[in-house]
This record gives sequence, C-alpha cells and structure tokens, in this order.
Amino acid sequence: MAKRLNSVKIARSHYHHGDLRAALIDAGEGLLGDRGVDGFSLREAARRAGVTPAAPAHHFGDVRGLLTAIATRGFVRLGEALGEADRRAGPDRKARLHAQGRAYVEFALTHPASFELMWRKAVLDPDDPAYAEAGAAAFHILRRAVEGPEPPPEDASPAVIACWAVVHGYARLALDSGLALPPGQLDAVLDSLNV
Amino acid sequence: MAKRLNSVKIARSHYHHGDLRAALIDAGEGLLGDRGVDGFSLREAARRAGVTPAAPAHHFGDVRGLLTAIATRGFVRLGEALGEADRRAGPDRKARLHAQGRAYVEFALTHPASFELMWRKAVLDPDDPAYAEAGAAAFHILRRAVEGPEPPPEDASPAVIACWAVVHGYARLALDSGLALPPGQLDAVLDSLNV
DNA sequence: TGTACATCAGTGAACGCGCGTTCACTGATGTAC
DNA sequence: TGTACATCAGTGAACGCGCGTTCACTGATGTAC
Repeated sequence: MAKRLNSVKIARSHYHHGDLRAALIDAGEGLLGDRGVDGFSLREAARRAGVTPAAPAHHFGDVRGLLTAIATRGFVRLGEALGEADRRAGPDRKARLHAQGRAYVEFALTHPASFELMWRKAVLDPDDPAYAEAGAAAFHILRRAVEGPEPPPEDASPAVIACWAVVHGYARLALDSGLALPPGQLDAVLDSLNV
Repeated sequence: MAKRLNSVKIARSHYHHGDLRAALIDAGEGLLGDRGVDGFSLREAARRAGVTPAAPAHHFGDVRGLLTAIATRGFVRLGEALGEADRRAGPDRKARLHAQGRAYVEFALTHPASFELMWRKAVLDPDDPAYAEAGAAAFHILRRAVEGPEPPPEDASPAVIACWAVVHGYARLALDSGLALPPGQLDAVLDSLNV
C-alpha cells in the first residue's frame, strides 16, 4: 500500500471528505452568487458540497459561522485585489489611490453578493477574530496609500475616511441604485477630492 | 343614529379596520426598527396591527408589496428631510449641499433598518411606480441643489454623482463599519470635494 | 325612509414548505506501544 | 510491522418552527330604487 505523501489526495472515501471546510466555503460562495444573500441556506450549501446538512456543524458550528467564513474570505480577496492594484500603480500617491479605488469598485461589481454579505453584520458574527482581522487588513492597505507606509496607531485620518467614503459609496451606489455609472466617472470623483 | 361625518372615526367594529393599509405600514416600520430587515415577517406585522395574517393580502398582495410600501414611505420621508434641510439652509449653494448631506446621513443613522430596506431591491418590487417615483423625487432634491433649479433632462452630472456617492457612502460606512465617525467629519469630507 | 343586494375587507383554519439543528450512529484515520 | 483504541468527521433520520399563502366564509358598508 503506497504511502500518500502528496498534499493533494484525489480519491476520497465516502466519509472524511478531505477539506470539507474549504469545499463548503466554495459551495457557499457559488450559492451566494446564484441566489444572493437572501437566498442563501445552510442546507443548499451542504447539498452543493455533496454532503449531509449536519456536516457543516463540525466545521462552522452554525449558519452564522459559515456565512462569517465566506465573508472573511471576501475580505481576504478584497485585500489581495487592493494590494495588487497598489503594487501595479507604482510610487505615485494619487495613482495608488485611484488604482485602489478602481479595484475596490471592480471587486464590488464583480462579486456583488459577497460584497453585500461582507457588510451584513446582522447575519454574521462580527466579533469573529478572523473576520475582524481580514476587514482591518483590507482597510489598512488603503490607509497606507493615503497616510504613508507606517500609519500612526490612532484612528484613521479624515482624509482616509473621505477616500473610503467616496469609494465605498460609489460601489454601493452602483449596486444600490439603478444608475449606470460610466467607468471613468470614479476617477473624476476621486480627482475632485483634495486629499 | 348620528351620521359620522368626521374623517377620524375612533371606535371601529371588528371587521373593517378603517385604515388598515396605513396601520400595516406603521406596524411594519416598528417591526423593522425592532428586528431589522432580516427579522421582518408578514405575520408579525399583521399581529402588531391586530389583524389576521390573511388581511394584508387585500392591500398589498404579498410580503413584497408590504415591504415595497414601507420602503416607499422611507423615500418619501427622506425627501421631506432633504427638502426641509435645503429650505433652512438659505440660498448659498455650498450651505444647501452640506445641509442636505447632513440630513441624509442623519436620516440613515436615525432609521437604519428603513434605510437598509430602501435599497434592498432583492426583497422589494423595484418596478413599483410609487417606489420608483419616491426614490427619484428624493434624488431630484439633491440634484436641484447641485445643478440649479431646473436640471436638464439628461443623466445627472458627475458632480451630482460625486456628492451622492460621498453622502451615501458616508451613511453606509457609518452603518456598515464599526468606525465611530465624528459628527463634523462629513462637513470636512464635503469640503474636500470640488463641485 | 326603507329595503334588497352587490361589494368590500375582514376572519380563522388549514396547507405545505424549507429551514436550522439535534441525535445516536459509524466508518476512517492516526497514534501509542 | 502489527494491533488496539481513541478521536475525528461524516451519516441519515427526525424534530419543531414560523413562515407565506389559500380558501371558503361572513359581517359591515354603501348604493340603487
């Protein structure tokens, strides 16, 4: 019987899925994309992961736990997108800000249901450490672009709040309102901001 | 038997509530305030209005209809608040803009559940004429402050979008994030906007 | 003014549904010796 | 290398729940004559 040293194990038995935790988050994200936050259910997520409705409890406790994990992954991805945009933008402060703003809005428009879930505290466990940390980390990337590489430990500056409000508001507006927002518009809005 | 000519009829019989439509919207708003959008139910709203769960159907068709009516009233109230703030602000354009911005954010923070519902298209009937009209009317008040008394029939200018994005974003941010936003901050943000 | 009758706006019982969670269980895994 | 056993991560059946909606009904209202 060959030892399986590979980290990827393909054929798995009925029991012991292998990485059900990740599979449930995957399935949950897909479900979210198809049905939105209001159409989400634990049972359907389990169904999509090919598993019994009781299985998720071992990994997440309850629905709230699974939703929080999905939202956390959303913040991680958002942080990656912001970091990536920031790196590509080069050293210019304004260029970095614009790049992050565009990435933020693009993320929201590309994953509207995830984006909404990330802020729907009523269905999450907002005190979950991983969730809180992922959100703070994403915010920190924006802060560093605005306040410099080592922001002071105090509260974020008004300039950061202003930038975040504009970008977040723009993303929300694009999703919330029926308004068709032309692509270049965000740049114009950010340009009109003196920060 | 005296004819009841008064518009207000106090004692009503079991049947024929009098103005159940309004009473259900009232009850629904209260429920929304207590439990949030995710805690809303038709049955509980009917219970609070002292009526059978089947009664709302006569006035609203289904839950979606009731929620849409509540959201519509939210937009009407928001419009009133914006108009009121605008009037108080006098003729100066910047003053009007700031006043409306403050009123917008204050509305959102005072009625967070209503504000959220107003934008939750997934649970509403966004094509409902009254709902669409109330939303457009509120937006129009902001537009007039930015673009002048007779805005052209075309799409709103980038300046209006910028203002709305800032104000809407600020309101959303205050609700979405855990961040404590100091009261004067919105003014600072609006000041940094060249419109 | 009185009466017949259509319409309206409620009742209350019942329906089926999908949900989240629980429970005792069992097969697979991994570790100690 | 082999065996015993504890732990882990699933199963699958069942639970109770509140929900939105339906249905036949009935009391109140208002209108025509």
